[in-house]
Amino acid sequence: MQLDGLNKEQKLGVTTTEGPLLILAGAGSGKTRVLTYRTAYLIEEMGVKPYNIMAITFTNKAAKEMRERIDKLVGNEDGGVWVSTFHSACVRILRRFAERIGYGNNFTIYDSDDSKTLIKHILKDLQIDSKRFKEKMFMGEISSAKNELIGSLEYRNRFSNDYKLNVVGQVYQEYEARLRQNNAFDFDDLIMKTVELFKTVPEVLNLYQDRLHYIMVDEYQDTNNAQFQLIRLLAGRRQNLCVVGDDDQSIYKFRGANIYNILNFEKHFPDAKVIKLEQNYRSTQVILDAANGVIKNNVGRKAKKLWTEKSGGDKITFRQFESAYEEADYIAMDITSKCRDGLYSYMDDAILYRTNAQSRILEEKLMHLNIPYKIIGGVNFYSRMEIKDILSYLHVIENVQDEIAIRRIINVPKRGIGAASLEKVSTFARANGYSFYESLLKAKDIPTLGKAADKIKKFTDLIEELREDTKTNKRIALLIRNVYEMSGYAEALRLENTEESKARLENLEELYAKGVSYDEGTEEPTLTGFLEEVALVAQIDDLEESKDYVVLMTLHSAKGLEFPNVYMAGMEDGLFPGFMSMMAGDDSEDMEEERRLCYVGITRAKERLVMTAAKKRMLRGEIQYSSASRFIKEIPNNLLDNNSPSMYELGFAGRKEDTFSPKKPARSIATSYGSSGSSYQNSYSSTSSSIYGARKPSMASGSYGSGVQKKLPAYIVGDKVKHRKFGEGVVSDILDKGRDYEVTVLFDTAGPKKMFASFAKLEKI
DNA sequence: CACAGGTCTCTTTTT
DNA sequence: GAGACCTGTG
Repeated sequence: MQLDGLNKEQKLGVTTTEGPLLILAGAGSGKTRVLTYRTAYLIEEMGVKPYNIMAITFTNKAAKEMRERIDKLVGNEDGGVWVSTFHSACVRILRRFAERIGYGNNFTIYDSDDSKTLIKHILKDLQIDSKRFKEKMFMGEISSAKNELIGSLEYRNRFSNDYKLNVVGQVYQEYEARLRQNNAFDFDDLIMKTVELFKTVPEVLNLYQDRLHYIMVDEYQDTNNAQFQLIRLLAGRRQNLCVVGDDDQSIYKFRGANIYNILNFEKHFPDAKVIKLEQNYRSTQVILDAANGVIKNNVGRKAKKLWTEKSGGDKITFRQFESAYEEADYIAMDITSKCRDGLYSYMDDAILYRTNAQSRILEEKLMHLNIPYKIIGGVNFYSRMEIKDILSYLHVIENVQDEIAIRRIINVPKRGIGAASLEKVSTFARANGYSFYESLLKAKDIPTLGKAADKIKKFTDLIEELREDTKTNKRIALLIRNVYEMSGYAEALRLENTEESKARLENLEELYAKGVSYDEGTEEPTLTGFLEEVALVAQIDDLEESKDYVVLMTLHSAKGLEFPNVYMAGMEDGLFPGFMSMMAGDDSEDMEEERRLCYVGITRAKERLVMTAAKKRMLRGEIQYSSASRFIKEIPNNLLDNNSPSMYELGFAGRKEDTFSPKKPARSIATSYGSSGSSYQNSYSSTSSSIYGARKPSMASGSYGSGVQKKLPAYIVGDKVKHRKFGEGVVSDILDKGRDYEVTVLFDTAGPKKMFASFAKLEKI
């Protein structure tokens, strides 16, 4: 087999097949390459059957990529290598064997919304004041316990003398009981219950140990204890376990990841060999030096230093702005000018930030400049209200024990079944030992219900009919449509007839479309399979790298990706590193994790890295003032280009004047304006403030937006257009007002409105 | 029981 | 600034 394209260490990683192996793979050092070649090597040179190999990743996207690359090398024969995420692998195992630990094989997977709802119900029933103890606290505690494989009974025993944890224990125990009643697993259960299954039913474990001779784990630094135990069990006596990771990229502590899994790998597996991949094939020397400069401030790490043959490179741009608006404006304009000059395409650019909330302003600016973009994260498609509603119907159809799903939809659309009636059903169920759904079926036997019994009957009839339907109809798309049509859900939205309800209807159609593509792309479509896929998608999974758009996402989501031109926005103390980690202290573990996150961000960049900060930004409805991030100061100064850029440099020559010369500067700070001539100053070392300080953000955004060359609208008089707020209307006039076009629209419902073209975001329809 | 309108509370990050 | 939650009214 040809291994010529690999360096010495990579080759070693490929050919060291027996026994435990830790590959410490720095950012961009070609670890996926090693893993795929290693798999091919096992098959072609060692004669291992693909069936006996497993590769585990964290996201479907990573799994899919690896699968494709393996298939390219060795083809996809006899079932092929088992490439899967932790969660899907466990679901697959549990679907086969859940009955062995007292669950039905048709179990539902609860997302965190569902868990939260369940906790809410429990707090109410146990009469725990949810003001004093927050649901989030319970969720966090229970999740950590599960990640540590601590069951509810053990938890209660262990923490019985602490008042708060004692309450948590009670809730945990009840939570477990109800998950079981509902035949549901939460995310953490998927791993924990699989481990439990392996431990309590040895023959199941044997089955998998016999099959899986070689196991590989990607992103090992992000594994939690439950995952560690799972892997250890699977690796069994053979111990042909190859883990790949980078302790410097461990950024999921909040989710239970235990960095000591990778730091102590050699202790856990005494015969382990260690290979370091330190040659970076991604970034320029400048970028790597910056990354090294930052990460070397962490103490708890394995010594390593990335190097590259790509010496030199563009300096890293750092700019601090007066406000988040100006920051966003700069980034958007920079992208425009770079793309216009042909240096980069949109798909080469990524904007990374610490918190999802930062995306909004950036999005606005990109929209204004007509830059195609895609935001990863934020509100998941599948967690939108209408989508969750329809999915809840599907969950009930699949598993009638799912009380959370039933309660969610029993009165959606409105059927006149209120909280009081549900309480009566619930009481009846408890008194007679029925499940919630069984009680609904027996509603007419509940004397206190009165007229509500008929309404409930209609609901159960609907569910029964839909369940009947699934026996003959195997097409998910059709089932989805049946659900929203037969339930009256779509009809209710059509009657509402608002912008919002229309958007929701569109989302239903999108869900239908997802059903269609599932039906088409799956050999044997099942409701179970569809719901599973939906439950386990990650935000990053729907990034399409071949499409020409700028990607916006959190630093967390960006791990594993690379882009020629990267923007890191919001480089401010208090935001990044976050407030909490600053409180925890300079050398706290929290701060080290933030620093690793910064390292991850920097190392995403191949050629060009731009870091920006704002002195002032809105945070939770309050104006927050911050100074530049300490991480900026950790980058060696000679790598930074922090000269004051002019509008000239940005390629907007000639627009400078009308952008930054307001007619009437705000009184109180009038003296400071004009001192710099540009608000794109680098204030890292400067103290001058701009006139924008005293203006309302909305004004500011309106005013410097005009620095953008005005564009002829994409519509003409007489066209039908759509506005986000006002709905649809007809363009009755377009006037050239110098800086922008003023458009008059006669809206169907809102009446005539005048607006500036570049802000109105009118869409031709 | 449904809905409108007012009040309160906010961390990150996500499989 | 947004979303969850509560409360009063019809």
